[in-house]
Amino acid sequence: MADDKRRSILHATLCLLAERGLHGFSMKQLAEKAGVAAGTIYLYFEDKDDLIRKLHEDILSEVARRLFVNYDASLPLFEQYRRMMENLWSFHRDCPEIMLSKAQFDTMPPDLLFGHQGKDPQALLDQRSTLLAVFQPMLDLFASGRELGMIKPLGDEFLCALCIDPLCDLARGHYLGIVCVTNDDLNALIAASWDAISTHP
Amino acid sequence: MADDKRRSILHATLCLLAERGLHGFSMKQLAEKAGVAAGTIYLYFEDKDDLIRKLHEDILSEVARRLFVNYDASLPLFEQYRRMMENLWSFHRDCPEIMLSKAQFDTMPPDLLFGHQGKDPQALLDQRSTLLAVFQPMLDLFASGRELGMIKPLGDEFLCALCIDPLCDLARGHYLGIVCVTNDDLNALIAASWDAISTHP
DNA sequence: TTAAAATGAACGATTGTTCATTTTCTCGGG
DNA sequence: CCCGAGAAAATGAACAATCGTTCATTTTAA
Repeated sequence: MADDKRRSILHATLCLLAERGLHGFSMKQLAEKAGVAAGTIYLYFEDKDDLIRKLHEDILSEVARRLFVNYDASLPLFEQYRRMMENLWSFHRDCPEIMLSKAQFDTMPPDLLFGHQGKDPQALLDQRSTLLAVFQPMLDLFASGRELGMIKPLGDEFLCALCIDPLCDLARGHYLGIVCVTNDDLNALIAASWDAISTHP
Repeated sequence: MADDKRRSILHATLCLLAERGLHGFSMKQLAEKAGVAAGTIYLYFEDKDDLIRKLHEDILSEVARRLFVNYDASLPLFEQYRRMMENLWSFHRDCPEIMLSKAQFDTMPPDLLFGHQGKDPQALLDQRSTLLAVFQPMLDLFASGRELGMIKPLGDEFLCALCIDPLCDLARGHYLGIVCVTNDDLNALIAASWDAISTHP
């Protein structure tokens, strides 16, 4: 099967990225880890940059899929929020390679992620907004929360930063053995980040 | 002067790291940007890894220095907190290269940052705690806040993640033109992250 | 038998690093 | 004050290794 090989290359890319980092990543090592010849990679991807970019898109849609797996817009807002955060946590537990790779993507100079030929800043914003579109249910949650006066009148980027960043950071720390996060800790963390984005009676 | 050259190499490393990322960073380019010959770098640093590591230490102590520039333990806790967050923000505004590089350090596989020879996990923890020691005033703030019942009984890593990560992330977004953060936004952000870490009456 | 998929040796470019050579600095005696 | 000998600092051509990529060839599938 053709798509199998494509996926195994992407998966090997993910693992190599997580353990060696974006530097220290080479096509030769990738070929070996994926169990294919060096030339085979170029049957499925234009070049190294294209491969990295495709993996990034793959990761984003996978994160979104897992974030909203039990999404129910009719639930109370905090319950919706709690579910998303728990999904994000268990996703990080299940797929640490994705988490480690995604963190590298998020902090790399942006002209390396998007086609670095286009200096047009508007194109960068467009590309970013389409990438962000997969997180629509969370943006919907924010929007209705603001309308109800339950969530602070801050922009989506602010709210995302306040609730997603800390959890991702601690998930990475937990995986690396730097900090231990118990179930109670996780609940307290979710409550704390809810305090950050919600208004108070 | 000898130390001048060392510093100019470190500074060029910082700039190159911020604009090209850790991959796409080469000693040849560094030599050109620093205005020295390739061999000169090896008079001041063992090798590439040593150079990167030294820059990381440099960055951390510089961040700490700026964070606590107007530190006053006698001030009310929130005022202390507000000052630190504002310092962090203005530091990011003044030195975007440091911010961009630090984010890459924070998300890279840890065995690349520390000497990758020692697989000993205890050594990793030790090294991390000494690196974290430069942030002692912030840890002190947390400790006294917890004692007074003003700050949630969470570990230092949790509190740091809740207040520092969002601000750094948004500072990066602001610098890259992805999101605009006004003065009012900054105040709201500081208040929101304080809500995350503080207890409520 | 033909077409499609996969291979891996080979390519030129670039990598991190070295070291014989050159330049710059230091300083005591004429 | 100048000189030049000796030390220290800086150089950049050259090294082996590895990089990303190609393509003539072989293997697999239809």
